[in-house]
Amino acid sequence: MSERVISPAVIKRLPRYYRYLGELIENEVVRISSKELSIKMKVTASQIRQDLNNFGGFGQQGYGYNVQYLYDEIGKILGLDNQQNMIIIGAGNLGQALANYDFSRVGFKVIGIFDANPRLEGLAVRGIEIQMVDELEEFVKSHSVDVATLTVPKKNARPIASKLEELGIRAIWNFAPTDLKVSDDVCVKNVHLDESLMTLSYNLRHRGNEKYSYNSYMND
Amino acid sequence: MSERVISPAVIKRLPRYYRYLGELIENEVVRISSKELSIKMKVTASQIRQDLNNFGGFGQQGYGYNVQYLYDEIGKILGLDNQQNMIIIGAGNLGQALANYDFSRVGFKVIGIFDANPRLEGLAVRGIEIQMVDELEEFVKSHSVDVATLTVPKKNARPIASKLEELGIRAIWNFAPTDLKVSDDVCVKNVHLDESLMTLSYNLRHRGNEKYSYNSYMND
DNA sequence: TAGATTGTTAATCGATTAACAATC
DNA sequence: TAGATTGTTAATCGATTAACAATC
Repeated sequence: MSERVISPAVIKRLPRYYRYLGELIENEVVRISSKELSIKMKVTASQIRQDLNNFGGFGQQGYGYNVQYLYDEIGKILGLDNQQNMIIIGAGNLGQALANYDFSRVGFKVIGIFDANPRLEGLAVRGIEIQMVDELEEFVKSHSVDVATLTVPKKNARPIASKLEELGIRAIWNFAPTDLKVSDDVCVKNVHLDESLMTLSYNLRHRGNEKYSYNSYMND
Repeated sequence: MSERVISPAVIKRLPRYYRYLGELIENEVVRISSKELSIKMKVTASQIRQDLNNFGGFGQQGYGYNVQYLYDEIGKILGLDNQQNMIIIGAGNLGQALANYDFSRVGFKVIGIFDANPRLEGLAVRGIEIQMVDELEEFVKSHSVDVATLTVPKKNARPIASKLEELGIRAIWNFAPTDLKVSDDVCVKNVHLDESLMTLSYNLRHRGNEKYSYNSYMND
């Protein structure tokens, strides 16, 4: 029951391993060594082996790793193996864009979209009708909602996050440019696009002075 | 000319400082100590002082920091003080959503949107007509383009990135779920939404076993 | 068996935190 | 001046890399 605590640095590298392994499968590669993978991914072989060994031994000495097996195992670790239901709060441009996005290969399904603007009521995105936020409570109580995606204006983000917490939602994917104030029981993953753009701006201005490659992986 | 190299860990915290300082200004706070700010932001005062001192001494002993001054200085460090021009390649849902986003307070202006789909030709987003990708070369040559935002399908991302590099574009904000292959002269900032969602999924599955708070800041 | 490559321990490196003298 | 708080150095902590024995 009490699993070992894995550092966030390791967790955030897993999706990238998963992606590269997926591409290897597409190219019908059956096995790969940490050394070969490290060259493709531009990381060290040591790091790959260390990362994986946090979760168990997936390889075989003298052989390397079976690509399909490793891919499946990482998928399980990330919890992609059974579907999770998502609702989107905020049906503006970004909310609608995300509703149209295909997250099924990450194991997520959008089951509801909400907004406060009555002009959007009834409008359908990918076959899902936009509902008014006052229907949120009823909806959450009658459906299994695993994750709420927040694409509302900054000023509405915190009140809605509190409401979601109250309704028992335990994971929020937050696109509002603010830090939410919720209890530690609620997982929050922030996607701050403006901050991402600011770091790009920094690199642009200080080009040539960077220690590391400009190519910044993940959301860092 | 040769500035000191600043670690990426520091750079990625700057936008968050900037945001908190902006909110303090809104609340008419004139001065703040590293200690007070550290409590608000849930980081250590030491870290704040260390981070800032990479760029110079912005505070005053016994007083703390002048909020407006520090805000402006961080803005300059991030390069937000004069406007940069952005084009968006890929006018799908996400591309259009980003075109509608107001990045002016981050110092960016969208001056062009491109797509390969002829059905989108001439359609305007925020007053900017969508152009066909074959007009890209002409446009880049006759305009000053600082950053290209890539919101194209995965399979098109790499060829277009190469094309952009060829045209002399030196910064790419990449939303396609792939790593681009460009020379080190090109700054690439990746926003991999699916990977972000995967790490949220991980936290959701392993809740209660995390060492750190669920509330993951930045894009990490 | 010999060669290859993992799993894992030890060494290194970098980032964060603590401490405190400098100074407003 | 006395109190507060910075700037900065030193100590700690964690993450990455190197090395190698185990083993397929």
